[in-house]
Amino acid sequence: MNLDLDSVKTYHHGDLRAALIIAAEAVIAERGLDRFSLREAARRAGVSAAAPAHHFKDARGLLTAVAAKTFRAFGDALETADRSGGDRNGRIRAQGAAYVRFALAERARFDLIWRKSLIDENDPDYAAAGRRAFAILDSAVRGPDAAPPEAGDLPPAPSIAAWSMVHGFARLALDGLFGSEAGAAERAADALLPLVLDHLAV
Amino acid sequence: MNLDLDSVKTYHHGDLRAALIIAAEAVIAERGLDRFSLREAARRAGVSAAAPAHHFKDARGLLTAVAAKTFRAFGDALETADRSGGDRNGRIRAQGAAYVRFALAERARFDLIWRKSLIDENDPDYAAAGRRAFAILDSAVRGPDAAPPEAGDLPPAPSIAAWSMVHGFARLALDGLFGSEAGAAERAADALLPLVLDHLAV
DNA sequence: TGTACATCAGTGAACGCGCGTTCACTGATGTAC
DNA sequence: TGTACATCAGTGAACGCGCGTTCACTGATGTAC
Repeated sequence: MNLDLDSVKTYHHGDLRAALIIAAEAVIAERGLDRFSLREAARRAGVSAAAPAHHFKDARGLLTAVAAKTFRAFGDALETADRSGGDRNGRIRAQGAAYVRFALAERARFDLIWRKSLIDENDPDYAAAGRRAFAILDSAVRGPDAAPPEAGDLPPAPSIAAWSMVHGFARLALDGLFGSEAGAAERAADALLPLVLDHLAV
Repeated sequence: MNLDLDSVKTYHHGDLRAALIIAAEAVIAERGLDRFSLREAARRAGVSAAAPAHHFKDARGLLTAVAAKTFRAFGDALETADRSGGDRNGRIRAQGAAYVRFALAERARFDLIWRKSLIDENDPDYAAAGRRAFAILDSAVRGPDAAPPEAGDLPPAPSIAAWSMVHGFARLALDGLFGSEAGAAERAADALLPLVLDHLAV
């Protein structure tokens, strides 16, 4: 496991799979999701362009792994916020704030988890991490004892309403509705999101 | 103006600018926004790869023109819905439904108007069309006599709440939260959106 | 403990691809006189 | 009305680019005996 920067250069990397995921995250954070390239990720991991093929089927496979990891981190952020929230209303608000904060702090990765054209949405890790994130919000909205939605059922409206509002708010902020200068989205989100959530009735 | 298909092939096109916009719309609708190419749009317009340069600065210029046109059509759809809505609540609901319907019917173009990395967001046509679309929803929510938001002011929370909810719902539907089979998003939207909007308090 | 050998995880070169853009050009159009 | 000529809107070839992936290969590792 040679993940530290001082590690001796050897022919075998140690944990190239994890290193490529980290490199890919850096590439999309710096260049934007649209300008990801597998070669660039390999370059940053200090490895030839052919090396990733030993760990991921193709470029989509690497991005799918990044998306799954991101969805897990996203779920963790919601869960942590949930525990700090207090009563039901407080938990919903805390999760909403965490949702938007994550989106703004991890723009490229947040973009990625929704960009189905770049990932394999049927990947079990990715799909499970997505379901879990939704379940955390759903449980705060409908209570921990509510039956989880069955496949084929209509999803529960109150949870979808809450999810839609924070998701839409995050997207609008990311897409520059509140200004595209540095920090504008964050400042607007801090001031505006609490007021916006006043209009959510669940 | 040789836009009809039977038009005689001449050296000069007639209205290549408009034809390129239509061709670009077809390219993104069929291949997806991520796989747009200027050469392909030129091909579909029946013209050499160098021809677009006489009408658009570059590929981004063409996509910006498509985005501006789309935002105008989007505003038109909101306006039409608004007029059919009846009372204030009805108008907000009608606009919400039109919003989601437009997003689902015009997926690639709807994606485009928010994909700032592909367009010039400072283009005056694009910016004006975006402001107008927001003003239509804002006017239904806050009333036609409300002062338009000043630059520097915080945007009005009730309108942003409504916009966020429908925008988020549309995005989640587009991104497959309700299933990615053909028609799944549309069916879920029809059944679910009215229930979701019951949780909007403005 | 030592050794043969299979397997694993890299390399580096090469492939073909489609792209955006530029260039010198030419055909068509429209205008001044 | 006719003509010279400037301007406009195309062409087609070429440029360089970075990409994803494949290939035969080799160095390193780990395991069976």
